[in-house]
Amino acid sequence: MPIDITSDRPVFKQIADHYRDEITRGVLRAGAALPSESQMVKTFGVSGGTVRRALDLLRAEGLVVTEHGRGTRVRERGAVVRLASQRLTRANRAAGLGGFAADMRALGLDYKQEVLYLGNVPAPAEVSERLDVSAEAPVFARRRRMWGGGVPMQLADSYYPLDLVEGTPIVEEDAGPGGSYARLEERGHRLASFREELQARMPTEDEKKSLRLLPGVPVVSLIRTAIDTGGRAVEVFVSIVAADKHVFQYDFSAD
Amino acid sequence: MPIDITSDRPVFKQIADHYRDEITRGVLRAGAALPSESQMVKTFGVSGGTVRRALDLLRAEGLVVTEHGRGTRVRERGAVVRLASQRLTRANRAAGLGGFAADMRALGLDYKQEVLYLGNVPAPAEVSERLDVSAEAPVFARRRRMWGGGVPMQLADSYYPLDLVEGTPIVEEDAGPGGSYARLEERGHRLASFREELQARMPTEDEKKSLRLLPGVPVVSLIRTAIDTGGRAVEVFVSIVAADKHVFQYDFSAD
DNA sequence: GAGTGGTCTAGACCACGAC
DNA sequence: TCGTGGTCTAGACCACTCG
Repeated sequence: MPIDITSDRPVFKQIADHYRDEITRGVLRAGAALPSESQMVKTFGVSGGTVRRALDLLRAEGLVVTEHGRGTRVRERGAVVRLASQRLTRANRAAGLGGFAADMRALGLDYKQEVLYLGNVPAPAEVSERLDVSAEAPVFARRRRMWGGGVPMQLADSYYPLDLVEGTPIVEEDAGPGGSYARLEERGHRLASFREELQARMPTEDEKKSLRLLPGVPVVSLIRTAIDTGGRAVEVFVSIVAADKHVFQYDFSAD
Repeated sequence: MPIDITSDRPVFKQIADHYRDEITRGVLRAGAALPSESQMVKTFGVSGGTVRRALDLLRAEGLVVTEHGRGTRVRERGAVVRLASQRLTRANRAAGLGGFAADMRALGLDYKQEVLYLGNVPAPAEVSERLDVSAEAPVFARRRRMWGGGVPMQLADSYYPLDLVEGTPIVEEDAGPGGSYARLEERGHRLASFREELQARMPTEDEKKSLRLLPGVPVVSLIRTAIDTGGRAVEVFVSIVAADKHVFQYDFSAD
């Protein structure tokens, strides 16, 4: 309500500050409705466009969500899946399900895997750099979208050297029990280690649509390289993860 | 230039699409100037407000940066620091510098640590949950802002149980060679393992200012818990990292 | 139909940067 | 000084939700 017109802080930012403050202080709790835009126009004595810009800010920060015709509410935070590095240990892999399915089941969420593409593709740069192939060389790709609790959680693309997957169920819709890692080990490529590389950024338009991301939600690009006991990279896994639904956890030795 | 007025896609989004496309296709490279707003008004035949909203979108996506009086340019990506879990192994710690300083030096960036606060504070929830203390119990806090290459890279807060730091240089500005981990080990708390938990989100206003983040840049909240050989949590490290300047890397066994 | 958000205009005035 | 972006207004019209 103050809105200091003499301040050099723009009015729309002051309005955003006001509600940001109420949200972080807990005056407005998750799910609570903000006043309507026309109401704000009256209370603050500004034009509609100015109110709108204030709300644009709060949306971009991920603090509120707006539904056309219904109003603006404080964003509710959903369940967060914890992706621990232990999910990939041999013991857990032997339990049967792939890492993702196990995580979902642990949270009591129903799980679905949607295959988007299966086939050879020229290796993208981030793949050829890690897999032992030359740039643009053909590799086998498994592209899928992973669902948990009825919402898309991540886009997951796996890439394999051709010679490792030919004639295995990895090239099929269902890679079989234990997933593709089990198939690779059966073929004599015992896994020795993983490297995971993470970077957060804002999503592209396509990612936003495909993962049904709200405004103000970043993604984490996770690239996992699986190395066998011979030191060969046998899979590069590239995934785009909805940041508001995941925490990553790594435990490692201090020695 | 098309701008399909009959389309149900809003004009400002179509304009954003147009430039997003040119940027991702490489027609507009990093550092290249976009036309001025008034120029866009002419080319697209729309009002200034509409052009402005299109640019707001691109800024929020982190694709362009605008400087008042100078124009709008395609965002240039700076150097990215790779934070590998190996930076915390005993061998690397023994090398002398704390993890952050070593990372910066490896990139040839000058390094600075700015102490923001030193003293006891009531333990925040994320700290008391991990350190073995009750909620709000006093703990010793070291809050600092880490700089690399002349820009702020991360906000780093370390929290310690009081009995572990009393009378040690950890409570001083300079924690001494090898940093606070070396001091803890000298005191008989040999480090056994670390747990790191990462989550990405959009920054708060304060974080945005303090880290000088451009619009459309997320942060990664990294919480590291250091465990000694007795299984006791001896430090909780809470940091806010500028996502556009960092990649996180973890290597771990498949067994 | 009443109320809500979503888009767009035309124009005013201010603030910053470079020549 | 000129061109650039930054803020704000007043009002029009459209689209969605709910009773």
